Amino acid sequence: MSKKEQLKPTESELDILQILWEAGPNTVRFVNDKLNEKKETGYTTTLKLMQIMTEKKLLKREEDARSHVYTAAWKKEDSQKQLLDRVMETAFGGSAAELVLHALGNSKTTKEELQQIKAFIKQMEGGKK
Amino acid sequence: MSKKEQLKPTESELDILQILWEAGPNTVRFVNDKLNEKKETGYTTTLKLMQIMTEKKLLKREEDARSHVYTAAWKKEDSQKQLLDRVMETAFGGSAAELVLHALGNSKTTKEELQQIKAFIKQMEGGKK
DNA sequence: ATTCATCTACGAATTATTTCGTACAAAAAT
DNA sequence: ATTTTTGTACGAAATAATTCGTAGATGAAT
Repeated sequence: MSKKEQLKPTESELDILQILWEAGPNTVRFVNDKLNEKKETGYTTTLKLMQIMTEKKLLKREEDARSHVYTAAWKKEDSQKQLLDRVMETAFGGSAAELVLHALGNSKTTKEELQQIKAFIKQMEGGKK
Repeated sequence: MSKKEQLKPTESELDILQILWEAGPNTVRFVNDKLNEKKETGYTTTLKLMQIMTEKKLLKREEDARSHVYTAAWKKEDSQKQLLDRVMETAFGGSAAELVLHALGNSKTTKEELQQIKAFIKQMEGGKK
């Protein structure tokens, strides 16, 4: 099975991944509490989801302690890339530039961030010469 | 119902929207043929999907002729924004800048496109002063 | 030692999404 | 005029995703 196949989290799965990326390895209890800050979710619902994600290899699980500790199996960056590629394909006809313009246009970006982006572009251009 | 609610196409629905954005108003036959270039899909499957999308107000339908003509109900730009926001939220913690850096980093972008992006940023900065 | 809280496992109900068969109307081809 | 092709409508099966209840184990608190 290719990497791409494995990295296809559903919406709810993404919510969980986000929490684990942010907070690092954690228990179902922790994740469920976090989820509940946004939206009421039963404990066993979260548990089941995380069990399924473990089967799908989206998460890894440490079963040593009574309460298992889960870790996102893929680096945040890989999943971000996956998701971004998906949108780029389905919504922007594969054009990164178009996507970038929209992203910048749609959101309030700080001066510092713009600076950062310019620096990055400069660096890319440098590498091209 | 808010705009946001209405603009939540599923994966398959997105495939159809893309075709209609690209080719403009068209029939089920046309869309189905296009879909089949990528992936075998039964005619009635596509028909049904497009009927559902019409109910959901994702598409508009002209019933004058025997063979109905469908149009994407939302501008491509609106849906792009929606999708982009979704990824920005779920995968990039709401940061457009981070998303942009990843998008640029992950893909081969031409000199011209980089130029275009720089121009756009310059323009944004101008507006801010 | 008994009770209470907390955990996993797991089946199953619910809901959403996708796929397709069948019925029937209208137009085109023979 | 019949047959064939092409279209819509719609129910329902198949599949995927989400939610939750119940059972049983283990540790903590009384």
